[in-house]
Amino acid sequence: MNNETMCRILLVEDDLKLAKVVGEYLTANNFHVLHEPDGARAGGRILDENPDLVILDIMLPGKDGLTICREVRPRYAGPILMLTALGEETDEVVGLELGADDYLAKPVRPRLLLTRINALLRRTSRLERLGAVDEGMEPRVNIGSLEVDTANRTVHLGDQVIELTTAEFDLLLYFARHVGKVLTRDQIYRDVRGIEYNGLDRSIDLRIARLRRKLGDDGKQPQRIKSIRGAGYLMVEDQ
Amino acid sequence: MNNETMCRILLVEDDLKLAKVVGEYLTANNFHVLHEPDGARAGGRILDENPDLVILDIMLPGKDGLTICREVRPRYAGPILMLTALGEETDEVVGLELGADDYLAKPVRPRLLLTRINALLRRTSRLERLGAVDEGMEPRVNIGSLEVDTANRTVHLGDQVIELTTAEFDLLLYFARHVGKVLTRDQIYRDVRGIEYNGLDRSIDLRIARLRRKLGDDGKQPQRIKSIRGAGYLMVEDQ
DNA sequence: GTTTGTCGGATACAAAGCGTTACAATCGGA
DNA sequence: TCCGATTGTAACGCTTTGTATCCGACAAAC
Repeated sequence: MNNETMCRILLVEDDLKLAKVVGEYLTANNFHVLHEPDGARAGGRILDENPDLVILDIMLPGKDGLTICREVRPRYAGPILMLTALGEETDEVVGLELGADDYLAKPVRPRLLLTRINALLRRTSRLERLGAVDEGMEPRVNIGSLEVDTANRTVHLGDQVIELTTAEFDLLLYFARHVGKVLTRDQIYRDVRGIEYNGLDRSIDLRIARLRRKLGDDGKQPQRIKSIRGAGYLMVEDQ
Repeated sequence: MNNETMCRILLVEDDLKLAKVVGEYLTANNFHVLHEPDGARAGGRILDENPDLVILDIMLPGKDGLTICREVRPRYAGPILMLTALGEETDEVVGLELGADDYLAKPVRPRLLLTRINALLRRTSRLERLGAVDEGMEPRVNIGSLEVDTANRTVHLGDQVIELTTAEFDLLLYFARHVGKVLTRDQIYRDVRGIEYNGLDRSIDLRIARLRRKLGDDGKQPQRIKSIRGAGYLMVEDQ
């Protein structure tokens, strides 16, 4: 991620005072900070917002950070930075095993946090996340007769292989990971192209059209990627 | 939901004193609060009003909150926030399993409640509810020979496929989920278009006409979607 | 029974959304 | 640096959707 759009960080932290301090510091350093105090909702929030990075407190009401990390990993490819109170050293190992990318002990030192964040973002650029063989992410996504394999970036429809270009594959993978959800252009531009949607651009529509053609989907009566007029697009499970 | 219309919250709570406090607090915070003290009537009320959010007390005379939640889930897609007295911890798990989206222990702290409500509303916009694979919602609705499949947004009449546009499908799904109920224009505009009915607009009448035509329903003698003069429209079960 | 106002169906038209094609810019490998 | 493949831009036209209008049906009042 870079200057195209501001980096979006989701901070999962129940300690509101701490969250405020951290949030303000990161905002001052040109990040767009989202805050979620409730562990029970954190998982959904991560998947919905698809932030560039997640800061995840381990001790949370509702649901603890380790559980969230494990649950969310198969469907969220971005970096997760765990926060833990002193004396929970052992959690570090567990956390990293469950898919966290880094680990920081409380009390939080804002400067140190910022350093770690930048390191993580450098390591895992958006490009890499689309790339996909991130540990923990499910390597294959099935939507009816369609199979998307992230490991070697291949797509099968039934028994035949579909040749997709880079952009087409990225788009398809994004839809495949959000089957049954209406995806707005704002979301698609943000998550797939990494730029802000300006309300006029049509490039994604064109990508969709090309993708549909290769998937044998008619633009007039699509069976896989439906157009939701005025809203966006929706991938459905066929047959 | 957003600035188009004020957010409508249905509060199911038999403790009138509590209901009054909560209701006034939410009203002051720019919500439109509906109140239902009777558990036995709560289910019907939820389906009729189709509020943007339901606050559901677990301990209720008539019928308990868990039962209501389970019964209503397949036909109500909005967020449900459960309230429970202290010491009923175990209910949390059960509640979430039955389709509640969040859970709050009594005594109710208005500020906290407000925070939770806003979080839930952010998560579950009207757009998302169009999406379809919401957990707990029934994926298919049958009305006699008519079958509406929300998972892939298809409609079958007998053995033939009916091609509907986005708007037509949304409208049909809404009627299908409220078979046998007279739906006023106020309700339809609010729930399907997400705007307030101004008393003059005729766009829904036109949508109905187009839908009827595709369903093979004559506008003069409709067999599926009846016009209720002075009130609204009514979908009936077959012939 | 006639009149009058209201409601809802039907048609025509206009605006907006989206699919499609052609072409230009860009990328990536010889 | 060149060339083909990929990706985005521009333009066009069809489809969808809403607005305006007209007209017939129904209901209440006379």
